Amino acid sequence: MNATPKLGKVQLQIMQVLWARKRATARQITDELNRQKPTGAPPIAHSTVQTLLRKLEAKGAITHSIEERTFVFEPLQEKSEVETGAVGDLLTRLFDRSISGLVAHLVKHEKVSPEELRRLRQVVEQAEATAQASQDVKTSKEEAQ
Amino acid sequence: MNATPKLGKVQLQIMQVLWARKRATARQITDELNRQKPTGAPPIAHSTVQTLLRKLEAKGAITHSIEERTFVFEPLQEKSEVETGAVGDLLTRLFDRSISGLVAHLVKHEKVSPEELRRLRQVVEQAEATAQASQDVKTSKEEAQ
DNA sequence: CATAATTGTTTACCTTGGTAAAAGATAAGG
DNA sequence: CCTTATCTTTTACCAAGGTAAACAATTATG
Repeated sequence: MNATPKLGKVQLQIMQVLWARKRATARQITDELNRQKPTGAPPIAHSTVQTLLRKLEAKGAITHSIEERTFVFEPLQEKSEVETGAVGDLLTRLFDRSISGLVAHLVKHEKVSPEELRRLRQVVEQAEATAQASQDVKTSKEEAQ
Repeated sequence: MNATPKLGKVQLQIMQVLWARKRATARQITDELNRQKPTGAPPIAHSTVQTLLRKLEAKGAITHSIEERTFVFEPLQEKSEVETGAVGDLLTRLFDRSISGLVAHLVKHEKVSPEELRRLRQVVEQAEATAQASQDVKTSKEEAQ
């Protein structure tokens, strides 16, 4: 029942605040979210944030302790976990689990600047080099036997 | 009101069938979805599929015509559009709009085989070369003036 | 022709996310 | 002490996705 229970849009925004600050009160989160909102946009109500915090806690994404009679929330799930869940979902739903299919879409349909492309290539090259290195280790271990 | 209205999980499965077959009746879609389901999983009811087809049409994702007194559905939105919407959503919600951030997550946390990594690098290199080429064209045009 | 099968329509229910006011509890200020 | 401010809890709605039975219309079929 506990494999990254899928968070909504605002729930994720709350998690972002918690990931950034490690711990925060409901009030701090409300203020932060409203600070982020573009001017003119209707602010989120404090009670809304509290309701969502409850729901997040109910599904095990966060926890709280009490300090000076006030709830202090902390994330339980880490960002990379949630990312993996969301990315996995996207891969399954639209890209037939093909990672290169997803990246192909990215470079084809999202506008990627040349610098971003360069960064992208470096990320992939780095990963390839790392994979090669650990393969080498494995091979030399096998040879040593 | 019409910027890729976000489709649910089953709605996407229906769209996949339509994208693959170009056109299909509700019955064909139901059968296909149930064929795809792992054995033992409860089959989806035909009326469920029909309800979802209605909702999809209501939001402009598909349309239908009548042939031999039976509805034949066709996709209106194309796959790449929907992909762009879903990917954009993911980028906004979790990766601060950073494409290389997303790809970094992919190669770090999803298990990517060496072959897939190679394919990945080729995809990126290809895109880089293409970008370079169009940049060259633009440059030579400017020089020609 | 009567009945069974198919197709589309209507209606209903459940869940989750989001929104927020209202109510309750308690500490702080005047 | 009474009021105000600040929390938390309770309660209520709405929308969307998903699920599917029940109903109506129409076509096949024995």
